[in-house]
Amino acid sequence: MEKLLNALRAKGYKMTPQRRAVAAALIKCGKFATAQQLLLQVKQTTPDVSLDTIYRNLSLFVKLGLVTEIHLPGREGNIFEVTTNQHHHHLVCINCGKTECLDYCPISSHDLEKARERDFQIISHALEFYGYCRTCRTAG
Amino acid sequence: MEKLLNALRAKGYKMTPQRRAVAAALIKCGKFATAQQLLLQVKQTTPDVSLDTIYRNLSLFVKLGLVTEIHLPGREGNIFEVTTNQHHHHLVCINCGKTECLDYCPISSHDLEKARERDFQIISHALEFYGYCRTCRTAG
DNA sequence: ATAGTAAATAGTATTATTACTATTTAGGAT
DNA sequence: ATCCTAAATAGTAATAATACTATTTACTAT
Repeated sequence: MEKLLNALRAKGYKMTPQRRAVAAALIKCGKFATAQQLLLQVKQTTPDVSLDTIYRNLSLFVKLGLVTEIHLPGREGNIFEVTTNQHHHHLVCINCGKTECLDYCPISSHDLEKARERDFQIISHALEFYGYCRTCRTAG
Repeated sequence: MEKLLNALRAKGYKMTPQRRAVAAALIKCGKFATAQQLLLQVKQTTPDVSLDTIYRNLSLFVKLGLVTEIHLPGREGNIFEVTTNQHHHHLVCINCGKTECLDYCPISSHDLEKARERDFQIISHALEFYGYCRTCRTAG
């Protein structure tokens, strides 16, 4: 968590109790927390926090590459994960929402270079593989 | 459009006027249509269509690989694009939402194989590069 | 052509996500 | 310690996306 907060300080962002609480909640909730789960966790220590603050800080973290947002189909909304040293992506079941990490990233520096040639300053990328997990495949 | 409708028939899905209208709207709106834009277009020919139907059919098309959904940050919501013969991905400006096609896909069959080894039946994948377009970069 | 059946729809409700505004606060300078 | 200013927040509002139920409709077999 300190790593996350230090990165924010280094970029000149203010350190508020709410921001600290969101960071702490991300660590506490572990992988794949939804905004609602984070809100519940944050309220334990900071009761008067608003959902807006959760999303605002999550967006900031994502923009800075500190957190990864995973696009999930279905009703539970997207999930968030603290970016680890091992940059990676995810498998998502389009039936039950089960999510698993894929332990590597198939995007090469050459790919990023091709994107940059298009006059885009690339900050991050999102990659999700959608399909059916074993359970949903056999049940289907 | 016929290609799209034929693919649906081949899979045994029913052909309703609403479904036809959504398909037609996707063609008419061209690249990067939002659900709202599609609803407006569909209402021109089928006034009593519900937003639910738009989303339901879009989800179906996406699931069948006929349409690609692009995850956009910000207020306008996601955008949809008819899948072309040339499978490709997108660059998205996280400031203004401007979206451009990248004319290829960096995901190899080896990557898909690695995903399948995890007991997932992979149906599709989403890849977006996020950053700042030339305009937002210089304005920023 | 008619009837049966499962899929699709309309209309509404619920939840997720983003935006807006007035107010508060963190961090820097004094 | 106090003041200043821009950033951050709470609370609310607005929009996007999904879900639910009763009803309708496309397709199949007759």
